Amino acid sequence: MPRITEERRAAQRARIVDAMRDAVREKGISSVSMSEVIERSGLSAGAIYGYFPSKDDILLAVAEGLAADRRTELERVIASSPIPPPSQVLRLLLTTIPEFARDGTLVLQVWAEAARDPRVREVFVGVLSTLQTTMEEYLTSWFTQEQRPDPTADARASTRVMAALVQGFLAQSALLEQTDAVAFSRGVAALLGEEPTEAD
Amino acid sequence: MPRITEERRAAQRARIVDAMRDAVREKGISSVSMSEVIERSGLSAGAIYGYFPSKDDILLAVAEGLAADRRTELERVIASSPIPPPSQVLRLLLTTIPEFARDGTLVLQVWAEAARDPRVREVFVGVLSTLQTTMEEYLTSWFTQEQRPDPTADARASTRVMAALVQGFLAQSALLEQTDAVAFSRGVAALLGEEPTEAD
Amino acid sequence: MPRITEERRAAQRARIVDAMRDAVREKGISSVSMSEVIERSGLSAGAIYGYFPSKDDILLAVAEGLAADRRTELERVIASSPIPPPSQVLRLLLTTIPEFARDGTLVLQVWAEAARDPRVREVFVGVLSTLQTTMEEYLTSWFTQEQRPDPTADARASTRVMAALVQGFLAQSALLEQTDAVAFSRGVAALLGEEPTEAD
Amino acid sequence: MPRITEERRAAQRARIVDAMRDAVREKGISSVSMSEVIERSGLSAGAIYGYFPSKDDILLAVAEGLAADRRTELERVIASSPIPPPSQVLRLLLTTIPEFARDGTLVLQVWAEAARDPRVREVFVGVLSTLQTTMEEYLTSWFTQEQRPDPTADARASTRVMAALVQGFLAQSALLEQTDAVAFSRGVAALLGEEPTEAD
DNA sequence: TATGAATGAGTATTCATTCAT
DNA sequence: TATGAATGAATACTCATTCAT
Repeated sequence: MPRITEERRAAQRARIVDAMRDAVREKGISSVSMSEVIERSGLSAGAIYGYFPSKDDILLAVAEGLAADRRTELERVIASSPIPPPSQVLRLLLTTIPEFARDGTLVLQVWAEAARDPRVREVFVGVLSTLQTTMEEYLTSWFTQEQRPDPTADARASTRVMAALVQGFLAQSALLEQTDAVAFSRGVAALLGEEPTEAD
Repeated sequence: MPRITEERRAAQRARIVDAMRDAVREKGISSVSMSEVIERSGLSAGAIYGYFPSKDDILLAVAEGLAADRRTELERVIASSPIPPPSQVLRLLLTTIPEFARDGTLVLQVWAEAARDPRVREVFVGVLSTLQTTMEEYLTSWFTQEQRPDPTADARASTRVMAALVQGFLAQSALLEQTDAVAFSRGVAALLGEEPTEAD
Repeated sequence: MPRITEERRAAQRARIVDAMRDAVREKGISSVSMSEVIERSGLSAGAIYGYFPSKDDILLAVAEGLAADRRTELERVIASSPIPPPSQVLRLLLTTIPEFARDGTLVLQVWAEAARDPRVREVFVGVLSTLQTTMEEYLTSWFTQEQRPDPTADARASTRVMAALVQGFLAQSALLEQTDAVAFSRGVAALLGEEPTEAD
Repeated sequence: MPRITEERRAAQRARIVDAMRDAVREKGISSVSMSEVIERSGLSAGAIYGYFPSKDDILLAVAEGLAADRRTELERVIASSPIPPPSQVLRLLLTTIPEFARDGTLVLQVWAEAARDPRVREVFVGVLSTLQTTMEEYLTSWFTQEQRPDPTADARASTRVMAALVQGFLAQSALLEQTDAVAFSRGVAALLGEEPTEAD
């Protein structure tokens, strides 16, 4: 018999997580104190600790928010015909990253946190595993369509390369402020020697 | 008229930087306190501050150690004939990363620090810029050899993709413990549809 | 919407200021550490910093407590008839100094602090200026009553001498433990060749 | 059989004491560190500790330098005929204070130190006692010349007032930057109702 | 004697967390 | 539930002093 509605509880949690996320994005994890979160969220220290048992748990929630599942987007791609080339898939993935997650700075911060907090790490391992599984399905279809001799083997080998491209893009956008996902996917097309498509 | 030799001075600095590097690798930047560094280095607090003006400066030195210039390796590749394909170049780059720097965990930590300390950021921007410049030269040669219609344009577009592959590999090895550089470059070859070479 | 009353807040501040004052009196400013204040006040470090932003601000509050305005006493003297002689005025000033401020040791400490912290200095300059202004009014009245040829000029010249007598008395009571204000004012009377009054 | 001449030893000590004195004058006792003294004196830490056993001992030497005996000046005054009035004596005392000691800031700092270090205190008690003894002799002569009914009693009572005027002047010159000794002694003359002398 | 690198206890201040209201 | 005052261990850094050279 909760004293407040589940809905309100979720809203309050969201306020806290948003406050932490914004603070981390602006100042870096190590510079964000609870008083920062208290101020930004508009809640009191006591109230916050009513929703999260510790600062690390708020960070965990931020990580979970970042690591949203991208399976749906990928699966839609696989179903289409003809199968689009890798550069198109990357473009889709990168351009549909939610606004707040595309900020490479934030992503870098949370990746670093994963080194410290195994629970955060698990979140990322989970989402990356999922991404790779679906990616492998896509690549198998693609290489099949491309009439590679051994599409399964090629897909298995190059799956993690696709994932690395996503991660590399994010790191790059944080460190070099090169944030243009479309230009990036065009670069992938160039590297792969893909035929230009109308979309570009 | 220094009472200790320049050599000893460098050795002491190295002890401090090594202590910080190991501590960061094991616990993450935000959990490393000066007392950790004091203990690991075997020097006293006062002695450490005789070599570095602040904790941040030690971190900067760690970053500088990580961001060693890779130009030489790349230039040797460009000079060779025939020009090796991108997967070979990546393989070379990744396998010649110095032991301590290949630790993705450490790299992620320092990337995150770059978000906080502009001096650290500058170190990485510097090394990445250099990498990309030389990479573009390589790609131009490669695409020329491949008889692409517009090798210069293709090189310009795909340079940052090659850099992203390096960064993505590092991030991945930290988060997923997939640290096999050779397997990764084989994946790149598969994705690019390169003809297998004898070396693999 | 403060959770503690303004009253309690003032009381807590007073505890801190009193602790600092006692510590400074006993050990000298330069030997007083925050841990001393923490111990004496019975508050925790964190609590103290909730009331004062820094150690210097506590010292400033101590100085402000010392530098209470003495104008009222002096103005009452000026209004009386006949105007009492300088020795009586000094006696009044010195004997009505609040108990804690008469401690010359403390005063010396805070004077020294004034050399370091401009805000502390300002506090003393302020109170001394006020003292001198009112003192000049008194001296003008006194010299007029004494039928000096140029009471205004004499008052202007000797105002700072009266202030110096107050300051000198305080310094002396700190360094020589000669703290008898009445004996001091009798000495002033002797020096000035005043007729003895009944009060002495 | 000293390894260095007594002369050189004294010169080195003087360099150290001067360095400390200048540093204290500029920054206040509590802000002066040994490294400040090391730098200003041009000697090394080790060398300094060869001449003084501790930082406090250097401060003590500074205090001793400040508290130079003023008896000679006063005794010359007493011997003169007619005996000059108090304002003239003060003027003499204040204007013959050595340059470095007239800086009220420095004096305040050392007075405060006297509260902490009994040895420093003793230095000041000593010099003030001497000053007062000689001052009492002067005042007895002066009051006798003035044909006071009880010159001895008046002298005994007002001796400390004369000392307080010296101390008050110094405190005032530190806190209010009113450093004109001649103006001050003129003010004393005005307060005492002395006949103006030619010198003024 | 002189050097200055090294020591390590000590400094002011912060901050995640608690708990009486 | 919500508040925010209070806690106190932990933080980065300083500095008087020592001692091998």
